[in-house]
Amino acid sequence: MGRQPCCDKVGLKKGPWTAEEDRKLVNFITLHGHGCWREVPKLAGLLRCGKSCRLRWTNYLRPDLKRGLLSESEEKLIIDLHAAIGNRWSRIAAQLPGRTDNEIKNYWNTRIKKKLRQMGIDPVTHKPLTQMQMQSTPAQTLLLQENDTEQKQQEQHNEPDPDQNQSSNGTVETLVSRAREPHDDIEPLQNFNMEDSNFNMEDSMQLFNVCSPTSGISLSGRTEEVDSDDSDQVSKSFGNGSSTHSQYIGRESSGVKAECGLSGWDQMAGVLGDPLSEWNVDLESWAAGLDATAASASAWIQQLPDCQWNDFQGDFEICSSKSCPETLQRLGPFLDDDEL
DNA sequence: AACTCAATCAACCGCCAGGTA
DNA sequence: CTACCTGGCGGTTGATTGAGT
Repeated sequence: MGRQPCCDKVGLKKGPWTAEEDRKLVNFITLHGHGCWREVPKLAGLLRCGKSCRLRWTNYLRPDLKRGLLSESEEKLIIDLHAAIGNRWSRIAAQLPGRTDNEIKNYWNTRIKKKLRQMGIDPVTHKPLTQMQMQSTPAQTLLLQENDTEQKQQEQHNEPDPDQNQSSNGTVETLVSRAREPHDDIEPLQNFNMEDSNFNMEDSMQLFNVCSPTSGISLSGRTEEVDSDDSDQVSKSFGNGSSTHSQYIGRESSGVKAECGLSGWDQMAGVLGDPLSEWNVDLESWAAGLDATAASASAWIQQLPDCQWNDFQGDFEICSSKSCPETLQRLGPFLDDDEL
């Protein structure tokens, strides 16, 4: 027989946490810290085991958690790290500020795995699936074929976005397009009130597409706000299909806090100077609403020679030419070598 | 409107490693 | 060295939600 479960004591509650339980736990840890987890439920007045309290705090109540969809850069980082170290979710989570191992594990199992298979990549070995098919048993081959059928059916259901840019690996563009679809009908935020705790993610997510269909310059980015009970966040990211630079700004009810959970991609290219610095000085606008962000982005784009900013009801596109040296120089940090 | 099915993700379970008496 | 305790980890489950019919 294995070890007895830690929650087998009569009277200890299991299952989903109530708002009241959350409040008790948050209040206690805020005031006293968690110390010994076994003592936490007793001292906080909770009928839970310490382990349950620890998981609830770690995976859901911690104030430094990010919420919402993972960004393109985060997803790419997860894929890269998984290829390097496998299912070591806590190690992977350590590289993604504000994300939990549980969240990443779920995201991997429900989305990335599927997506890699659709791209013909085995999510376990990160090698092309055709190789696996050649090496697999008849039963495994049958399974893979069934997966292919499912993929085709899914692809038929997912109508491609006509505006979608094709890139060599498609990672960022695909993600941006996916994120766009459910939000095409979103009205731009008007009179956004930072103190208003009722704003929601659906109402506040908008995207930026920065691309040039004729020149080959392809930039994409998005901004999103994520609502949670205790903290709100604004994040922004820009990518060129192979690397993405992201930054988020944590916001508390008391005001704006530039928390900046940065992934390694930012530092890699050192792009926090120009042009993002011009956005950084506008943190208040970022946090106050995406209209301001859009205006800021629009202003920056339009000051570039030979650039045009097009507004498509919340989604944006920039048309530019590769023939202008200054534009190339300023967009350079976001471009692959072969695009320059 | 009712039903089915798939997707999502919070929560649980059992195991392991490290620390300590 | 051993036993025990605790925190952490990865795999899995099951309730909920949304899409499709």
